[in-house]
Amino acid sequence: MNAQFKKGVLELIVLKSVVNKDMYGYELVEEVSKVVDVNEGTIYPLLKRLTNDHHFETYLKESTEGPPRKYYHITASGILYEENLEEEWVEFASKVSGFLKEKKK
Amino acid sequence: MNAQFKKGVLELIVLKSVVNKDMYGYELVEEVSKVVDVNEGTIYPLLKRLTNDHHFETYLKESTEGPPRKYYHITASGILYEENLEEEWVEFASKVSGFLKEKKK
DNA sequence: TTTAGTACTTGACAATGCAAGGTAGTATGT
DNA sequence: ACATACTACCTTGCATTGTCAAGTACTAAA
Repeated sequence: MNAQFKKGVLELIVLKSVVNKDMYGYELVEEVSKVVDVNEGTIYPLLKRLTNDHHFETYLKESTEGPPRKYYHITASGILYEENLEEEWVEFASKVSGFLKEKKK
Repeated sequence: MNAQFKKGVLELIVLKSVVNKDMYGYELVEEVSKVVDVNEGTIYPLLKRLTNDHHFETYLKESTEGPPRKYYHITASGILYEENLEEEWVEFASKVSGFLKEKKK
């Protein structure tokens, strides 16, 4: 997969995932991987960024299957940010698709 | 506009433009700007990259409206590359859209 | 001759993804 | 007890690519 296409979109996919329900990092890596190839070294720094920007809050929870999990919960600011980003993506994607189709004629 | 969405897509838009007809840099800046905001400092290095990678060939042509124009002509390799990239983009965009819709439920 | 428009180039910078490595806890098999 | 594997988290250094800002140079119109 083209690595460059992902730029910015990963953030949107992570936000959109966490909107639905609180999730922990490792779980997000697997969730996001269903849509685009991604590895841990990408997701963890991204989660830290979004938390620093107050789009996420975190809490720890014990697990019976390994070390404690750090859950990410979306904030009000995160919800707004996600809605905005999604709108921008839809508009962007449709512009690009429109251009490609136009040139195809 | 989200700067990150553009990564990789600009290359596709530039390639797709030049597939149709030979174009010069300044003309491409204006053409591409119809789809996504972009500035000269982005396009010229991109054209140089694509030329170095043998996806474009160039030639100079005099102009009555300023300095000579450097025209870009797509090569066979460039055509293949463009087709590939376009295919990847379509697949990528549809995956992302699909994910967003699925989460919306 | 000054200004505006066309045209190209470059260098320092920022954002973001990747590869590779490290730390730990739990569970399973020997 | 020990090794292995899976879960879970985190960090560092790097590459790629877009942005900003500045500079060069030619033509034409005021």
